[in-house]
Amino acid sequence: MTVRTRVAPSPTGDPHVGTAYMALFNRVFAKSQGGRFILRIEDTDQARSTAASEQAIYDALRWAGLDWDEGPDIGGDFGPYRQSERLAIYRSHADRLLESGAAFRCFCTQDRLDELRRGQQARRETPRYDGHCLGLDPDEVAARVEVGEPNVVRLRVPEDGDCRFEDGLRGEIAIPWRQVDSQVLVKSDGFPTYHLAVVVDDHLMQISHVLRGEEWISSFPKHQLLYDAFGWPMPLHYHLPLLRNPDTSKLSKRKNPTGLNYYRRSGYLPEALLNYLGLMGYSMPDERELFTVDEMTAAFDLGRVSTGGPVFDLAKLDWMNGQYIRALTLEKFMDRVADWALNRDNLASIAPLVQTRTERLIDILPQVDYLLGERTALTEADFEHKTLSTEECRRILDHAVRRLETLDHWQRDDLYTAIKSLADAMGIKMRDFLSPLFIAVSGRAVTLPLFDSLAYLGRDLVRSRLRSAIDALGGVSKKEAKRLERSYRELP
RNA sequence: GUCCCCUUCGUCUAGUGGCCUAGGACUCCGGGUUUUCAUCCCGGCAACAGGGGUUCGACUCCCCUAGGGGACGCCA
Repeated sequence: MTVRTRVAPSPTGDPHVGTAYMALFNRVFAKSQGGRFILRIEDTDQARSTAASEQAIYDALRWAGLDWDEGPDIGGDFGPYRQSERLAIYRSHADRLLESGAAFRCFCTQDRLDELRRGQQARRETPRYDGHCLGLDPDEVAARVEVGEPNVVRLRVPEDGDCRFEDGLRGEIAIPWRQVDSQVLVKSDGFPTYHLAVVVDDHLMQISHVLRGEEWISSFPKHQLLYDAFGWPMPLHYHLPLLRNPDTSKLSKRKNPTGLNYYRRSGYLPEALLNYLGLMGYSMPDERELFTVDEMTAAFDLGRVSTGGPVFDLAKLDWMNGQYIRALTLEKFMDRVADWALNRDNLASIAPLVQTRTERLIDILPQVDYLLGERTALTEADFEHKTLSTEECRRILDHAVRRLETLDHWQRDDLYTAIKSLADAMGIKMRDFLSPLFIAVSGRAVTLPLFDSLAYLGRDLVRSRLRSAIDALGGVSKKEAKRLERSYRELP
């Protein structure tokens, strides 16, 4: 049997370090077995998927050196590899499930489902579909579909007993069927949900081993039901541990930089990042800690993957990155510095901002220190302003973080529009409003244009600087956080 | 709340019943090399969550408790 593994990111937002983590293990395992590693784009969420994000995934994964054997951009024998191009496949498979009775059509409205869920939560029950449309007469269903009444396809789930299955890392797991919801398989827009698409694709693409995050354990029964309904053999599943924040919650951008582009922009070498990721939940047989992806592949042993969730520790990553940087020859080191930011492409986005503000070339570096370097540490005194109080500065920064989070496109004009509308909504003049932002981002009151700076730095770097600025201003208590949230929500 | 997963130094981990006086790495602290700093070198602090079993013998196997995490969407 040929080993085939995949990573299947969803093109929403910035490429995530967790995607690189999963890609690394899937790729290393496949290659250690002489197999193939596939990239599939799971863009079944029409509202959130974007082409820009898909492109960013390619760029980030290639930067990391995690290249794939088959994928949307390079093709392969089992395509298409973009789920939005496989709709007909899902449709026909959903029909099979409908015919066999493994699935049923549901006409329940969103309102009814919301109310149902509210009631169950009030009664402290597990929110779960109540089977309302389960017993509908086939002729009635056909008639309602015929007139175009909106509906979804749901999975039929056994009432009693347990779903038992084998996890390659954790052994046997049993989950009561009563805990499993009648999952929607096809949404009313005709797109499949993850659960249908992943099963159909993994089978059709002949995926032999599924290495995925442990967050998927609880939906495994749904997948097993689907494999059984189709009469397909199941690939072996291995649920890898989830990367954690320092407080041990699931790794999240609120508490840690999670965007691959943050690490790229900050000057982490991809081989160091990958090496560090390879230490998360895994150790080499000889316990060495510094190794390349090829070395990891040569010695890879699934049995050495551990199940406890590892904390993503920036201090150790920094140390490791330093090891890699110092191991470079001077020639290679200079190349890396140039590739990182001092190349023509990158300079092209900075130079226009600097040229008009320069009389002597020696004036350049001090102006771009916060773009090419870490922003200086701040204190409350740095924010002193003739009209804004400390509280107002905090509120501005807090609301700016929230507003920026909603932005789809991280580009200068969009950034401007978002911030302008926020300032207007808060009734603060742009001139005043921008002051704390300048300081938070650059460490100074007078700098290169703000929105170009934001665009250049990227989401994660901006988010972390804004947050640390809020901390420098005394931080926010739980109580104040609530007040700020309300204040933001109630903006016009 | 229900279900599931997890549990060795602060963090990443080694350990697959005797090799454990529990090893390594990061961080931190000391010392050395260095005109400063960094690198580098040497040394130090620091853990088997708790309680029951099983066994001649448990970090290792089983059970319970506690703690942590995840899932509970027409998101993935």
